[in-house]
Amino acid sequence: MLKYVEIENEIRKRIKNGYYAIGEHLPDQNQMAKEFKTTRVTVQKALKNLINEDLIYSQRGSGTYVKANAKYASKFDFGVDQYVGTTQFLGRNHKITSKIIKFKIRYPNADEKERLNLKKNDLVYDIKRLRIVDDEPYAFEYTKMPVNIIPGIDESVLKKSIYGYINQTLNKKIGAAYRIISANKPNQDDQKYLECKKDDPVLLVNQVVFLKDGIPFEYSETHHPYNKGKITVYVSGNNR
Amino acid sequence: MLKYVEIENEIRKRIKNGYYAIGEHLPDQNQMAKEFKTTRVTVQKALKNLINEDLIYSQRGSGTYVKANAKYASKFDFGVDQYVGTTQFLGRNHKITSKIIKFKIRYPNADEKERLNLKKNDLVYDIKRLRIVDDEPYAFEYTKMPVNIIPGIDESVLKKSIYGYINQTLNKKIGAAYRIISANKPNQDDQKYLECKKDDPVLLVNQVVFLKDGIPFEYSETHHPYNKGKITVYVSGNNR
DNA sequence: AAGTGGTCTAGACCACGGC
DNA sequence: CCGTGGTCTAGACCACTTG
Repeated sequence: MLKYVEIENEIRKRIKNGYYAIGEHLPDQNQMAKEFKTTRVTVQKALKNLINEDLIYSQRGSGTYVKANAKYASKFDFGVDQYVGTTQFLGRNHKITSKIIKFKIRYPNADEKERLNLKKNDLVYDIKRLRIVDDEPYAFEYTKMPVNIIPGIDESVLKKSIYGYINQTLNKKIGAAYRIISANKPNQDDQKYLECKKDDPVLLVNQVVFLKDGIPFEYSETHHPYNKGKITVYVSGNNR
Repeated sequence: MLKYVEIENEIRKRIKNGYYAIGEHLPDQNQMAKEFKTTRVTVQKALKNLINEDLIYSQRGSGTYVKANAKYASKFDFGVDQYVGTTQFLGRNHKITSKIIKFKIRYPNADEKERLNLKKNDLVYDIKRLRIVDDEPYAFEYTKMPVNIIPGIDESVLKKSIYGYINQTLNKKIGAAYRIISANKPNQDDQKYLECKKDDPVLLVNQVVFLKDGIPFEYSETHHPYNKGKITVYVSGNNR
């Protein structure tokens, strides 16, 4: 086990069980280095990670303190910013299925070319899926993906999870996502498949998703009925 | 100037002007240490920061590479996740004013007590504001703040920017925010002040905002007309 | 002035990827 | 196997906060 991870875990434990109380400062870095039989640099590495997790914060000249919302933040360690794929988002206590409304391979339009950074003659999948959770319509997805980046998608993949296929079968790692969230009136598909009435609002998530190396592989728009989809975002204040 | 910041800036520059091409690997850490007349640890610190910025990524045994979406990501350095306060969000090219609809000090209800972590006898501001941008209604805000954390709010503050007051006058630093985004039908206030029709959707942002030390200081709900408010989120894929 | 965190050095060994 | 990034040490000096 890595030393700085051990230190992280120990400090996390002490915060959770109240040994380091909220608002109180932790022992200073020299003391910690002694306790864990290591050097200050290693202690600092552990602390840096905990700062990024929003559990603690440091003030030069003063000390390192437990944040008042430490427990609040840790509650959302999982479950926030986890919009990546419906399947992962909802977890395993739900029955998730898909109805494929459209599945084609074609040339991209100008917008898709731009967003997915495609060259001439590159093809895209053009997918429309209704996502069904516990036998109720949950979301309607318009998805475009480059065929050369994500090869081999077929109906059996679409019925399960595209993200599972990318991770496990293609062994590619998913990276950042850029999203635009908005509200809108329901379109024809929403009314037909999501069973929206004409005055039922729809929550829209427009997103470009990238692989670890920064190559965009998904450009999609997801529609949620207004009473079903909510999006949670936790923005850490550590962005300098 | 700090050495690792110098290195960061230099690498950032080289990525931007194409000296380090997308997908290519950077010189290895030993070479960089030599070039910048420093040690590997310092080079690593600079690289770590650039990784957090989503400009590059490292692979043990292989090298450090420029991400394909490096420019994409850097485009959103500012402007994304910057929802913190309408004033900051929109920048200076707009005329922003407020109409105060309600301003009271009262005891909190159970929900507010919970979210703002209040004790008995703690008071809250209860604020309703219409935010107006370039002479058009832009958002309707329901805001609750603890009086003891943010003392001294009055109408003159409300007409400008609460966040400006907290930063500059109270000299407190704003930290993380937890948000829930959803869509809904317009309520009475939306129809009256935002000029929504009965079938115009509304975009809702429910948020708790914390100070740097983790103390919650704002619990609010903001309503945007569906054709005005859009929320952008950039989720970095570096969360281990 | 004393104590804190932030930066930096000059080494060392290890883990992993690709040839 | 070699070259890469990841971790770690034992020091040092500096910047800042607080009494």
